[in-house]
Amino acid sequence: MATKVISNRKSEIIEKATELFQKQGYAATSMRDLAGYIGMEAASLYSHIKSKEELLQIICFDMADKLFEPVRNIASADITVDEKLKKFVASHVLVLTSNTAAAAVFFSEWRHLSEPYLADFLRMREQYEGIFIKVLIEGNRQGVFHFVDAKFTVLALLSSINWLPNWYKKEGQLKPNEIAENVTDVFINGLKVRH
Amino acid sequence: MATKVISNRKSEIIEKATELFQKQGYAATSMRDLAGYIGMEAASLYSHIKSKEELLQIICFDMADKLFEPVRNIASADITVDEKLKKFVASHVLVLTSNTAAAAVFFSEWRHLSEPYLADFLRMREQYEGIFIKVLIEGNRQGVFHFVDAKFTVLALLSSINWLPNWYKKEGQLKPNEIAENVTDVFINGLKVRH
DNA sequence: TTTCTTTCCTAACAATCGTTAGTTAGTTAT
DNA sequence: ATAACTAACTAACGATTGTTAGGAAAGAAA
Repeated sequence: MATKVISNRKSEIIEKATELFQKQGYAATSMRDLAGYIGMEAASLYSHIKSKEELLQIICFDMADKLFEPVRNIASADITVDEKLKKFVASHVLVLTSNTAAAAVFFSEWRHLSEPYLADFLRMREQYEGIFIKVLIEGNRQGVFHFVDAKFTVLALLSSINWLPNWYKKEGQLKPNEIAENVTDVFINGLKVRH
Repeated sequence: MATKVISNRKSEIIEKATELFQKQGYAATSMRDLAGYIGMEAASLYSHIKSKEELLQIICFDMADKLFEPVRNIASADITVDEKLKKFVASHVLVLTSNTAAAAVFFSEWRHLSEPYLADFLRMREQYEGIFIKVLIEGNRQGVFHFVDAKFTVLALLSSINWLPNWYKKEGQLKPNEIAENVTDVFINGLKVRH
């Protein structure tokens, strides 16, 4: 198989790095911070990883994969456009809430990736948004959705969800599927009460 | 007067710092980066500022003031709740688009503030959200708005706008008031076409 | 003219940065 | 038992970090 096996110790390092990168930011987190947080010396980290940036790469692209796969499947499913949109949102919310630290790093630290990773990342993000845009435009064509600018609307939708990792708590009262329902309800039905 | 006069040179330093903090992040921007970008030596910056963090403090709290003032006025105006919400959004969008670099720094670099500035910042942000929440709850009481969780809805609304500094271009086709209209339209009326 | 202020400079400071080298102890495979 | 591998260590590397000290040049104020 082509997938790389990641040892337990490496997984732990990635996990702890994710926490610190979220709390302090990538640039403001030193390898000594990370090592101390795990309980080892900074130099020892290099028995498991190639560089500090490798950690960021793994976090970002792993999250990208997790977001992408279900959305691709939904996009090719034979369901109505508003069902598609609902499933998109539900999938997006589910992935973000299942690992909020990694999601937060994914959304706010990607710019510290060096080339060619940065370009790859941006291309993937554009593709992801493109899948949403396509469904919105199709919905508009069918007379189901109305909006002014599809790209603008998708950005508004996604960014309202993408803030989620910054406040979502697993112990909170809102469960992932409830959050997804609330988001889709607001975006599809709006705030105004119909009479 | 109590307001501090900021010299032209200092203003320029703040402006350039804002640009770099947005592009590279606060922690990843060195004083030598900033000085070089302006055309001087790093040590010379300290003739104008006290520290690197002072730059971040000025950027963040200046933006906070600009966001706060109009919203306070709107909140105390004698208009309907949906008019209030529309004006909130319009004001918020206008401030963000008038200085996207500062807005971007405001939203993503505030965590590098040290105490007591960090606590002040978070308190102000909570107050700001509180103003929005109050209007939503009042709208719900009047039977004008419907939603599940007021705080959740406000966070969704604000964060969909707060992503704006990352893509808005002054030369783009969408003008600030059009953006505000689109946002309020989506949030108030929803995407679904009514039959 | 002298003094003060502003704005920049060079040089340097201690601290911290990511990372490498070389080594050691413990475990696993042959 | 020997060899190989794993995971950690100490020590140190050159580079970069934010910042300070002290001074030079220029103009304004006295």
